[in-house]
Amino acid sequence: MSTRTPEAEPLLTPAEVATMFRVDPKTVTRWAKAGKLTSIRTLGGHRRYRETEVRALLAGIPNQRSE
Amino acid sequence: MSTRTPEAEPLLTPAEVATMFRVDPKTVTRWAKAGKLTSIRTLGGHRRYRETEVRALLAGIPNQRSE
DNA sequence: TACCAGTGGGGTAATTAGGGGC
DNA sequence: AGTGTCCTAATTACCCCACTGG
Repeated sequence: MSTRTPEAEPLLTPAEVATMFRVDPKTVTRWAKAGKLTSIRTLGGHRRYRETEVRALLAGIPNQRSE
Repeated sequence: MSTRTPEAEPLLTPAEVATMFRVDPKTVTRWAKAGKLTSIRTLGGHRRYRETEVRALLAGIPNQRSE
């Protein structure tokens, strides 16, 4: 087995996102609730975040907000 | 094209499903035990999962379980 | 037959969700 | 309005060893 890679996009755990932003994991959860961050849920209810989105936000790309 | 393809449904290994959800393979096993995920067993007892179901779950479609 | 990464099974520690209050 | 902290319950991660898949 080797060429079996079912298109999986890289995801991050709440703790990883929190570390990258230097905030509390709870704050990341609030961002997700507020719709500022896309969240994907595990079957147990835990959140996972898109790495590409997080890095784009970290890079200074504003969150489509012009006012 | 192939002339004879015996109802081959794409299946995923626990490790593949775990990668897609960014969880531990053991966690996928717990989902199967809890009935949150359809599991197909090999003759040796190892689990395999339906790729279509996994993708649907990742996309946010709730599990269609009776009620 | 043997090899070996992956898996199943248990147990136990670490994260996370959620609400509440500062 | 936004963040950090405290709390409990639920979920997940990491540890072991034995067996399966190819």
